[in-house]
Amino acid sequence: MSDPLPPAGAVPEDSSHAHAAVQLAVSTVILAMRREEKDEPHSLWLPLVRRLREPFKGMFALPGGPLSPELSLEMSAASTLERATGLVSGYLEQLYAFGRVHRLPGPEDEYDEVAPPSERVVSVVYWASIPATDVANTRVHENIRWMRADDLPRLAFDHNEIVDYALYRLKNKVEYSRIAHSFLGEEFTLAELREVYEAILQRPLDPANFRRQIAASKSIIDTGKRVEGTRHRPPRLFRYDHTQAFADQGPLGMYRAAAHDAAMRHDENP
Amino acid sequence: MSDPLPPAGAVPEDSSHAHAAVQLAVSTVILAMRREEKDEPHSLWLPLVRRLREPFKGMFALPGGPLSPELSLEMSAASTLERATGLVSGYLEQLYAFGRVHRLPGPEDEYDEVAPPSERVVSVVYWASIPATDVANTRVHENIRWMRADDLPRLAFDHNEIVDYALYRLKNKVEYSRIAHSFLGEEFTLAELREVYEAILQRPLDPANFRRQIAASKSIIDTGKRVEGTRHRPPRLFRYDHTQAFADQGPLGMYRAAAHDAAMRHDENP
DNA sequence: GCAAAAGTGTTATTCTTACACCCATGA
DNA sequence: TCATGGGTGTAAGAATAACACTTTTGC
Repeated sequence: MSDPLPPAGAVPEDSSHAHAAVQLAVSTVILAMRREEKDEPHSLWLPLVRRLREPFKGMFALPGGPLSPELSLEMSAASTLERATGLVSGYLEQLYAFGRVHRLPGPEDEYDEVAPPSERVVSVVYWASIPATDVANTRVHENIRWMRADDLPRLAFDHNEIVDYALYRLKNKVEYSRIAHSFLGEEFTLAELREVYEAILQRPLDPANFRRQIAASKSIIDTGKRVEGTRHRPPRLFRYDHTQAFADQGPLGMYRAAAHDAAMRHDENP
Repeated sequence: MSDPLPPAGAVPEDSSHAHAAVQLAVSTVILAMRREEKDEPHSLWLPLVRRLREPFKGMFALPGGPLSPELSLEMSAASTLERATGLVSGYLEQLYAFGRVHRLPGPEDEYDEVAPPSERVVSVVYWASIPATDVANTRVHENIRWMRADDLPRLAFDHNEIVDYALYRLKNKVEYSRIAHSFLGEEFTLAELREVYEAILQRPLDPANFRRQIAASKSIIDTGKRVEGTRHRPPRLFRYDHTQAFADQGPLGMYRAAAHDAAMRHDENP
């Protein structure tokens, strides 16, 4: 611990009388299952926005912007989601608040000239998923480009690390939660659900064991319908069981209620 | 999604040109193993600070304060930890960023008069643990009081919910990480380590199975020493194996490096 | 010796994993 | 009929959990 501490004897408390020298921004890692070719497996993609200003002008960055005083953090992220995709549905969850004094990628001195240290920005980053059924309806804009999450170019600021962290968190979360369903539409086959797991975990799963594990979790319901027209046995269609509890954010549900009602279709909180 | 969205057609990007209308604060949930009576089991306690100003004047709140522009979020939390306890060691990790427009406990209208909605504060909350060997050396101050985490009075703002969430996160984390060691000193017995687990998980653990599970994880090393003077068989003293990797924050280690070097003794990151 | 906690052994149960094999459809 | 993925069976191995039992100290 070095210098900038208050005089000894001072007691810290949650004073609200700060001089606002730090900017607050909200960005969102928006993930969706996509593929380029018809017979290629799906993988995770995300929309990025080309920067029109310095620093990092011309490079791609996560969609986001400054926090409006009248919006909650989550509402702000939902609003970014809507602006970047045109969609109002999807799962949304806080990822992390990034707030180093200089938030730049790689060795810092390499960038000291392009980003003036005077601008201090703390970014609260969310991550979102959008259902595969909505992917085709996403907004098209010349400054928005969808890219594969596992094959990104160098992004502005520290956004590469942020995406990596989002993918890491998702990888963990898919193991103990039902988050994978949020990447699919209302009805889906087990093979589609497994493809989501495989794209997130980046490894193949045994179809037989996967089926039994999902069945044991009781998270899905057989609709009785089947998909026909495949060149093999027609797979059953399932839907997510919304009545089942979902181990997720714990006692934090209340903080998500507002944006939930407005923007969530796949409510997965207790 | 309702009204306060920018005009359609606007593309979101990570602009740093916000008008700073939102205050940024950092608070810390500081947890330690304590007990009141000598033969009572340990439980989780935390230091709280009595508020000297409105709103919630006289009530207790989490230690914290506004973010200084020259401090990272984690440095700010470490500084709070130092001011509230007098200690510079301990584990420190970001918990969540709370930023509803009105952050008040319970039904909001009950409080609309005491906390003017004009003041918008976003709090980035950290949680910390301090080793049991340092607990006796914590700072004493008339406005700081340690309380049992599972038996708190009504705190200022939404700080009860924040503490509950910290305890929930800790409960999860103790199962898959080695975080429990951060509540103990350099050397400890298996019974002491088990007491940490039991205090966090709020349930008794089988000593025999606990011993084998910890042994299987290879996270501890037998020092060869024993504790004598007990009225039973002298238990072995172990120490934490710092060379073992620790599944923790994933690719986020880099963001913790700075405060780490300054304030961390129990480095548990990859 | 006795109480108390340290520490070991044993067994039943459940979960995980690998893989063999049958089923139902379109071409 | 054959290729293809849907779907079921089975058995080995690992992790979990419950609890009996032995060990070593202080009193």
